[in-house]
Amino acid sequence: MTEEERKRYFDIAMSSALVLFGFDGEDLKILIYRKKDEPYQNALSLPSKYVAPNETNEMIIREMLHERIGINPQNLYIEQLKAFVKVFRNPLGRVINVAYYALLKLTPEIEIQVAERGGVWVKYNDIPDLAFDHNEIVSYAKERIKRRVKRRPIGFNLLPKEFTIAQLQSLYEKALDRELDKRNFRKKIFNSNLIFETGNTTDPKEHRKIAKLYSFDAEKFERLSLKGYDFLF
Amino acid sequence: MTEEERKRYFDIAMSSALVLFGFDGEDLKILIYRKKDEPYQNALSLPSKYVAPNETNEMIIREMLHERIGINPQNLYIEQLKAFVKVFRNPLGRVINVAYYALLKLTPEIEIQVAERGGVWVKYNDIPDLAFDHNEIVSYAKERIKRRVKRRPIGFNLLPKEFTIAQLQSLYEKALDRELDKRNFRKKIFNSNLIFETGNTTDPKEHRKIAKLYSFDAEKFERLSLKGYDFLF
DNA sequence: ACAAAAGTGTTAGTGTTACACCCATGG
DNA sequence: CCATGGGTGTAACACTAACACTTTTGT
Repeated sequence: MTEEERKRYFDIAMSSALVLFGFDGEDLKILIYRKKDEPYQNALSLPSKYVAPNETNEMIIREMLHERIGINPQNLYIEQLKAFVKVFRNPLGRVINVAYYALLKLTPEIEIQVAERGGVWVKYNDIPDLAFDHNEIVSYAKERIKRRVKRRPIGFNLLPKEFTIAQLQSLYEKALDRELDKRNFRKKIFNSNLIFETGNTTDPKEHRKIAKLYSFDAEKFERLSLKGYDFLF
Repeated sequence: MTEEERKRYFDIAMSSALVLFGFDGEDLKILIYRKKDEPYQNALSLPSKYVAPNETNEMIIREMLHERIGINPQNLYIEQLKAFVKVFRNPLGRVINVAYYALLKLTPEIEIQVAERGGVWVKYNDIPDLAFDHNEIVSYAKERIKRRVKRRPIGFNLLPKEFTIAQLQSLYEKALDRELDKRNFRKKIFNSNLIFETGNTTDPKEHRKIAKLYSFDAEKFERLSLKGYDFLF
């Protein structure tokens, strides 16, 4: 490559947007912000950050989670969606966006931390107009999570360690965007043998009736995966 | 963004690699080349090309197909895989590769044209060591095509307009990398109602016994897709 | 005559769906 | 006493997987 060619080609910037799915036991939501700077000032947008040539994308995603969102990004499920490469995405020049999604269990504390930093959780099925091509990115993320939730037990990344079957079902219903039969759901989940009773129950103050709590048996899943087992919902 | 920041961030190049799947009625193959220039001189690699800031990736893929491979890229199924973004992919600087795959029906003429330009078809299950992270890209493409073939009738993009059930089955077996039962396969395919007899048969000179030829009913598929129909293999 | 590939049905088992009532508890 | 949400079984149906022989035709 000549010096001239180098100048011509090495003039692209990369950013990474994050579709952060959060589940609070009730609703599945996505995190967005209001942009403070140009371009698209004041528009809503996904959290997104430039990636310098010597930085890895995952590093930047984690940095963003930590600094701007106030979340500890350890043990978070993060996966690349794809690159969004339209030529005129950004008036500054060619900026391609390599988008990611991540899954987060929401707790009241996290919701407060996020709100303090200006973050807003919008419902999975109620996404407003966003800056750039971020609506396209969100659609793509929703498709991806629908597929993933059917074939891999990633839903457990959105739930606390111990959860009720009702919470799990609610999560699946939100992600797949359709209602599921209670009895059939329990059958399927228990047949998979991937969750076990913890012996604990919900706090009787919170609900009318106490419910058993379950956990995901990650170790068993590992063993089954090795044999080519396909968790299938 | 300050001028300094601009300099820092706008120093990335983008290339697009192509995993071109070809099916000749018998074998499913992938196209590779031997590199003539540095880096990785003389190594085998996927066809890949830089994308300038003002060029679209699909344009570049089509250009590559046309100029370097000698294929007319009209009506070709092309889809992005994802971005391969490791920091040290390329000694020239940060080059990210937004990889694509495409599907091609092979004919003897195309095979000759490709060979004249130095292209080599390697079998789906027999991929040699490739330059950069191209083996990783190929693995990713294989996973993608396995999934796609199960849910969308993209296999028909790899076959001539009229094909025998045996050819179709062979393609599915190669893509999914397992043997399928002949009778069950026919049942499934016919039950989908997405293919119809053309009334023609294979040339009796080519095989011991003549076979009926079928075509894919794209129009019917469109109608069904709109209703949320999921072609499922 | 035989090798090679096309074509054809049945059965057992598994998984999927649809569906309704009782129980415990808090208000 | 009633509203809320947890928990439970069964039957019809659809789909999947396993399996063997006959036909045609070229050599």
